[in-house]
Parts: sequence; structure tokens; C-alpha cells
Amino acid sequence: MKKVVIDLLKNELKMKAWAARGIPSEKGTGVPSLSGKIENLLEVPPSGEMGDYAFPCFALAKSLRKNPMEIAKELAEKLRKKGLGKGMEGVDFKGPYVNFFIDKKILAEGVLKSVGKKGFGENSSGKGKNIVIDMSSPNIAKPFGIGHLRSTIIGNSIWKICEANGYKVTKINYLGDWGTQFGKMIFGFKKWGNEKKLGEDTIKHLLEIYVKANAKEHEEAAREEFKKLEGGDKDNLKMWEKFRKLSLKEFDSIYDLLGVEFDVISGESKYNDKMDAVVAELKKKKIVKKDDGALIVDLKDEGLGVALIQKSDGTSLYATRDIAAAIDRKKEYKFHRLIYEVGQEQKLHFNQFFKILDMMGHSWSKDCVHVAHGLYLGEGGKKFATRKGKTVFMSDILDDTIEKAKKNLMAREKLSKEELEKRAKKIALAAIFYGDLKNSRENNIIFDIDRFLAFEGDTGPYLLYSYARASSILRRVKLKKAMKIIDLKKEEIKLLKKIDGFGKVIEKAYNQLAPNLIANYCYELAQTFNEFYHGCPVLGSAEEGFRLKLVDSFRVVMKNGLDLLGIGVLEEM
RNA sequence: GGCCCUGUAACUCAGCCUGGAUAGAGUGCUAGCCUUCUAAGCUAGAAGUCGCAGGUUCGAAUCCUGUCAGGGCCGCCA
Repeated sequence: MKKVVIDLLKNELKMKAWAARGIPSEKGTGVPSLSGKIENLLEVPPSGEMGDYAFPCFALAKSLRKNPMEIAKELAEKLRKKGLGKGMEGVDFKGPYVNFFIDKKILAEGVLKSVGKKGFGENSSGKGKNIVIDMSSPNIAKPFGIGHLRSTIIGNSIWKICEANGYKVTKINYLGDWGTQFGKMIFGFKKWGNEKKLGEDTIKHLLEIYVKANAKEHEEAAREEFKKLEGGDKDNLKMWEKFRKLSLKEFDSIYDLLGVEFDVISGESKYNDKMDAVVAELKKKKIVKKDDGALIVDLKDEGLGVALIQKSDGTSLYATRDIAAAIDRKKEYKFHRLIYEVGQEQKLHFNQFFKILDMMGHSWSKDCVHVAHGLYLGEGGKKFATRKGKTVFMSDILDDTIEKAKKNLMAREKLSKEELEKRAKKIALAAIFYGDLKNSRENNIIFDIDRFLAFEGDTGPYLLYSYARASSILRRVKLKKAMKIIDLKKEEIKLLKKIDGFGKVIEKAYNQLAPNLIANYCYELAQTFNEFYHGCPVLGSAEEGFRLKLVDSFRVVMKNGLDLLGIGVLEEM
């Protein structure tokens, strides 16, 4: 439909008179050169009453040296005189805009037909290209906190968005399973550890120990233990393996509940034996230098400060392991892009290590991106800190939200126990996922339990509810082949246009790696559907066939949209 | 001190990348709508110096500079 408008404009703007006036033209087309192509200039007016497409005349005003309002008027009148052809209903001008009205019945048929095709809204621009996402990445022996939730939820959605754009994606859960902290854990466990408690309540017990071991007076001893671990000490290694295994078991139950899966479970420990080679290469290329007994890369000239590569006791650091990991991944996956879904507080670290990769001669370092998210902050806008033991446990939040959903459901109708469990879980997850993803990534979020528990208004459950309403209509009757369109009401047109916009949103969400665009779209889609629902009765109406098809289309798009967010739908609610 | 992110209605936020028509939602507040497909819903209303000051532009919430405020990061944690 848009193409018809573009062609009309292109034709009209080819006027010889303009060329005669010496106005430069876009190569080959004869169209006066505009600051962009007509396709890009064409807009959708803020309200449907103004038109379906609008052409702003500002760009022409410059080359024609004429008031844009006059140009719009002239253009609209000329087009009207010439006749618009099929698919078009009319053309008008308002201020400096030429507004086009398209034939709504043709729009309706076109939209409904394309939704019926497989993969509506998806595109194949990433065909044949690999993307690797490093996401979730909780630390072993520490609680899976609300911070890792963000990485997990956002990473999961970015994965789906990439796939909807045709890319092949590998999701890696890159565990924080190596580093000085394990010196602390091992030291602490030797001193205060209890095998029984470890088996029963792994994370809580380990956290207790961690908080104690974190005291300054144990620093030296902890460092010793890590050095032994990295050196291959059997006892320490055994203890570390146990921590890792038991932690992973706890994490798995959370992933299982969230419905998030990974292609690869990896971790920093994987690169323990590749570290020496990286350090050697950095030395050979004279990128590192010794400073206070430690190895550093001086990036001050780049405005990136100083990166530590190796501690003065010879043990490794985060940056070193990340360098080794990136090189390894490039070899293994030949990625087009390597995405790190990690909190924004690590921005400097990523900029440093991308730069070091570049200095080592890895030109693909430009394909590495840090997709940063803001932090969940505690009350008063302060950072949550594990060290102070003030941690919000993921499992508690999930339980509370599910509990709230259950209460809500029980107040409505009597359900079997399984049905209650099933619905409460989905509603709670929708609330949590949507509550996170609707925010733009970079922003910090002040953690507020009420926010997670709210089910009205701009929330996940609202989206599920809209979907369930649509399902409820369709459950009662069969879809009909005949779809007579008598006269389209404004709610129907709005819904059709909204559905039509799905593909654009998927593209944009990929370009910006921004799941919140999908979330915003789903919300608007649900709102538009609810307006339709109230304004246009479906069952028993004269245009029942068409409206059923429209409801069905909404349902398909809503389901796909929610899927991109990692949210599963409910047929009844 | 340096760098990054943020500042939009009473509150929580979208819009900013890619500048255009009256700046959008939700919550809360006011007034309506359940004998008709699920009221976790819909309609209407009140509510905004888009932090502040300059600049670029025919046009700035959007781009640039400065400034103030909040958060984060800045060598042996990750």
C-alpha cells in the first residue's frame, strides 16, 4: 500500500518544470534531490483522521525555495486532478503535509492475508550469520540475585529478536566460577563449613561463609587459597567442584521455572589453562608492562585508564579470562557479532578488553558489543551489595509473585489445584518478565516489590488477559471463510494498522538490541485490541466473519510478540 | 579529578539513535460503563517551564556546547 503512495509521489515530482529550474535530481530517477529518499520521508500521521500516510514538504521547500504549505497544497491538488488509481481513497493537505488516504478494505485484506502466512513480521536479514550471546552469568556459590535476572530476561529476549531477524544464535551462560572469591570461599569453608548444611541449602550456607570470610583480616589467607586452586591443588579443586555442582543445581531450578535455556553452559574456569598463552602473547607484542609487580595495559591515552592483566602474585584476573574466552569463541563460532548482556557498571571493563583485543590485532573486536543494562537498586537508589549480606533472593520474589497471582485467581473462580498452579505461574512470570523488559535497558530500576506484584494497567497480566479474551471469542465458533467487510469502524482500522506494524518493530528492536520496543508494541497492541473489543461486538454481528479473522490475527501477533519477550500465553484466565 | 548512564505530569516510565502536525502511557485522583464475546477491561476529565542556559535549524524533548542534580565505574573483585 505504501508503495502505491511512493510511486504516485515519484511520478508527480518528476515534473519537467522542476528540472528546467535547475533543481538537482536524484541519480537516475529524475526526482528532485531531497534530503532523503521519499520512502524515508513518508510518515504516518499522528492520528488516523489526518490520513494513512503523510508526505512532509519541508525537504522540497529548500530546493524549490518556496513555502512548504504552498507546495503541499499544489501537490495535493495536482494529484487529485490526475486521479489516484486503485487502492487509494483520497489525498488532502494540511499545513505542510500532503496526506494520503488508502482504501481500507484493501488494507484489511492485505493485512489479514499476510498474518496468515508463516513467520509474519519476521525477516531474513541475518541469514547465514552467527551471533553469540553471553548472558545470565551468575556467580557460583553466590545467590542468583535480581541483577542476574535482568541479564537472563533481556538476553533471552535478544536471542529471540535476533532469530526473528534471521540470525543463528548461540546462548552461552558464562558462569562466574573462577577468581579470588573462591579463595575466600575455600578459606571460609575450611574454617566454618558444614557438609550437611551445604547439601541442604547450598547457596544460603555459602553466602553465610562468604560474608564472614570477606573480613579484612582473612584477605591474605584467602589469596593463598586461590593461588593454590589456580596452581591445581587437589583438595581445593575438589572443594571448588563441589561448590560449582551444587550451585548449578540450584540455578537450574530457577532457569527451569523461568523457562530459559542455554545452548552452552560455560564459565571462566574453562580458560584457566589458556591464560598463560594470552599473557605470553601480550608480553611478546609489548602490550603489557610490569607495574608494582603486576602486569598492566596502559590505556590512559585512549581515555580508558589502566587494565590489570595479572596480579603481583601471578594469578589471573577477569580481563585475562575474557580475552581468552573471546578469542576462543571467534574460533569456534565464527560469529558475526558477540553480544555481552552484562550490567552497565562493567562498561569500562568491556571497553578496555575490546581495545586490548584490537591491539592484539583482532580486527573483529569491533563485532563485540556490550549490551548494558541498568541496575536494580535498593531503596534510596543504592546498589545492592552481596558483601553486606543484603541480598534479594530470586526464589523469594518468584514465590511472592506466584502467591499473589493465586490469591487473585481464587477470588475469581474455582479452579482445580493443577490449573491454579499453572495459571498463577504463567501470570507471575508475565508480570516479572514484562515488568523488566518494558523499561529501556540502560535505566536503573529501583527495586520495588509492589511493582512486581501489580497486575493492572501496563503490566504483563494485562497482555495475557487481552489474549485470553480473544481466545475466548474464538473458542465459541469456527472461523468462517467468508469475510464480508461492510464498513470498517475506526477501532478496526486502528487494530489492522497496529498489526501491520509488527515487522517494523522486530527490525527496530534488532537494530537497537532493545526488547523494550517489543514490549511497548505488545502493550499498544493489547490496548488497541481492547478498544476494538468494546467498540465492535464480534459474535452475531453482520461482519462476524471478518471480525473473527481480525481477532484471530490479533491473537497470532500477540502470541508471537509475547514469545519474543519470553512470555507464554494462557488461553483462559 | 576523569569517563559512562540518567533527568519528561503528584508517582513510575515510553518517546531521543534517524529533528516535524495538538509531548504519550500506567498508577493515583474526579465522573461514567457489567441482562450482550472475561470489568485483570473500556470511555471522559483534571494534571507537563520535556533539569537549567546557550547554539545549530524554517522547525528541538530529540542534534551540539556548557551547567546543575542523581546513579555507576576508575590496579591486584567480578
